[in-house]
Amino acid sequence: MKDNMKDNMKDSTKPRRPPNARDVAGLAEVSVSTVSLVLNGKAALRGIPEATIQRVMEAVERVGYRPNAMAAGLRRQTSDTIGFISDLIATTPHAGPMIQGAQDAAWEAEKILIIVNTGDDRSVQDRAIEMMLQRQVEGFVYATMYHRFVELPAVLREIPSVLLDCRSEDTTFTSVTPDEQSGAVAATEHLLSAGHRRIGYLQTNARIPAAMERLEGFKMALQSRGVDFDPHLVATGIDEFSGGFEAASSLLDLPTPPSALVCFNDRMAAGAFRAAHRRGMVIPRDLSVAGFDNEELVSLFTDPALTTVQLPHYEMGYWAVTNLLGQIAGTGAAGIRHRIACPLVARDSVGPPKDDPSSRDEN
Amino acid sequence: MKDNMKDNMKDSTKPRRPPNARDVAGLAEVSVSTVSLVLNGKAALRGIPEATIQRVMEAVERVGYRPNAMAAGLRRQTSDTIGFISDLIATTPHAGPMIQGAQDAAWEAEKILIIVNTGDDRSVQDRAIEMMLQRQVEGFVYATMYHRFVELPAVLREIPSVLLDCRSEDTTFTSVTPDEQSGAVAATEHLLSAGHRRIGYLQTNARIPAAMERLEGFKMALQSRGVDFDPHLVATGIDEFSGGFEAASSLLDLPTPPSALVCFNDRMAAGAFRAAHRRGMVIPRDLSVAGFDNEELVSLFTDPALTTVQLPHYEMGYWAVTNLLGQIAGTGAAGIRHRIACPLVARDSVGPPKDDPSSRDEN
DNA sequence: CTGTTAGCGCTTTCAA
DNA sequence: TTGAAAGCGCTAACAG
Repeated sequence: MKDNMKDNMKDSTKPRRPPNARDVAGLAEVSVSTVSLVLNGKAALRGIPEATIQRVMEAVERVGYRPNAMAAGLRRQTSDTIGFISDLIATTPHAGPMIQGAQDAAWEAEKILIIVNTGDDRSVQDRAIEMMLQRQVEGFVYATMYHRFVELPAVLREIPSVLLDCRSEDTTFTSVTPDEQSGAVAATEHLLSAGHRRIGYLQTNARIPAAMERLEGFKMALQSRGVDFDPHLVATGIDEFSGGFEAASSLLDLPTPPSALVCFNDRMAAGAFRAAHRRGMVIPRDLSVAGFDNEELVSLFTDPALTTVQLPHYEMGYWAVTNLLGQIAGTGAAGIRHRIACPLVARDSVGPPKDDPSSRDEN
Repeated sequence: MKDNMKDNMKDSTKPRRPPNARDVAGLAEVSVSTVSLVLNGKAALRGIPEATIQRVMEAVERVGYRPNAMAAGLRRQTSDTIGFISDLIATTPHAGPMIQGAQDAAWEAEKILIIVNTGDDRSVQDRAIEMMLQRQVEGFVYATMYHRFVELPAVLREIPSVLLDCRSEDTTFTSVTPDEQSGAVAATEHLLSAGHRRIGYLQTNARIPAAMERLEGFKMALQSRGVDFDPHLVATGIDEFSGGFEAASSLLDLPTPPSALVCFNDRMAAGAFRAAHRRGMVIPRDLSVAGFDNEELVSLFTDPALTTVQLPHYEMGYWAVTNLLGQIAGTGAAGIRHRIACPLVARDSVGPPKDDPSSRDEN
């Protein structure tokens, strides 16, 4: 059907079809089973002599043999493939590390990832899952680009699946998410250790798990140090630069403004920077700021560099696939809810409070 | 081997193996060929009556039949799969749109993408290609995360391949890259149209195609408007914030500083903003700035918003796969070098020059 | 130690 | 209008 026999001049044998195991067997003067055995490293078990192995390998080399994974998979009833469904790869910098982590874990197990990005479109998603199922994927990673709750297609229950950066009401699914709370604790404690006691919180108005959990961590950290939580020190806005700017402005205009700010995310933190600058404040001398997410560009452009909390995207991706492979192999457990720590990335936006000489030399 | 027969209580038949075409055929009381015909939409051609089709479809539904793509592929000698090799997905925001574009084009043709990310490691790359070849991919997209020259493994010549955001000495490969030059022309013309005549250029010291081509576009635009290119107005630095800051500083400290700056990229442009601010200059009143790349966060955080040039990542990804599918189908041509335009994104960092009353009301 | 044989699940002539 | 049969390329009993 195809006409790709244009430049076949050195090969007198014109291989309309790629060489297969039979060709190798013929050349090596063995049977196809022997070829299969040798190529799958089972030669030793069956006591095939080195000489035969050599002959086979040479033949493989000679004809440029490449085993057909579809045929092997069909026979062996495996595909060594795992499906990766994600919502919105294109518009977030978080996708890269998650995919990379997933990919690395898969690679170590000689599995391959097939990725489809649904653009958050339900029908695309359903068709994608169906396609993957037809391709005999051994399991699914269902990933979202920000931590949220999802409603899952029922088919995912039929086959090992893990939720990456999201969770479901259905607790039979394994999920891996950032430990938002402990991340916020770390950021807040960092501020507390620098001597701050009057700490504001810039909250997002988005109703997402990270919102609650980070605030919760903030409160916990205060409490554990015996600092009362003051609801007036929480200002809310959209989780972008502008929201941070406005929320921070309202806090900084308070009669007794906070000396430090924990921000829902880096973008809001950047907004807080601007609000502070507009008021002639210098960070961290007049105001300490901690962000969340460690978005590369934000920390690159804030001046001074932003102290923030890292989201463990790579690690989550890696963990997701590792757990999935466990489920597939029958070893690992399903239905577990794993949280991965969000390490603090201390940079230069945190210092001691201005009017607290006691902690001048603490940081 | 697997023990997933926990909640099989309504199904009295315990399906240790998933239903296949034979099961469907049995239930519908037809042969497997008929099932195949119906499912592949060839029923009409063969004149299979509606009633039979119905019976088959019902049976499919009943048993929850899902065609095995590996078996079909084996038989049909196709995989409907294309391999996507990329260097460094994790560390760049450009990956998302490229993958998305590739993915969308593949999706429309009912192909699926298998992606592996080599981390720029040669041995990983070679093994990845080998794995994909074994999986019978129908072609390759070889992508890099910034426009550059690559040396390609010879195997890629055996099978349709297209280079995405990179090029090779070997011109038999199709490649798609951004039209850097015309992008720079657009940015420069925008500045010229605003009335600027003394325009500086912030160049990267990286030796990459984009460096030459953007500068070339800058020169061309000047020339076409009869403005002499002044080499003293080109300052070089690393293509990051710091390099932009330094390069811009040197230009702004000139006896007769430029009234506008074209920057190799947005990060350098952000550095230029800071350099201007440090000198008490207000953008765009005292200095107009144009960037390149349209990195979301940069334009979000510069104040005023940065006028820049968009890199066509999505379009390139889409084009790459579209061309590849053409090659596979035997229609499209190989060996073509395609460039995609980089549209100007006009925002607020460009205005008329301060001391040029003639163009006060032009912009 | 090696080969024969029987499929994996599907598509596709070809014959009825 | 439908079915039987032959294989795609490989693996894995089982037999020698």
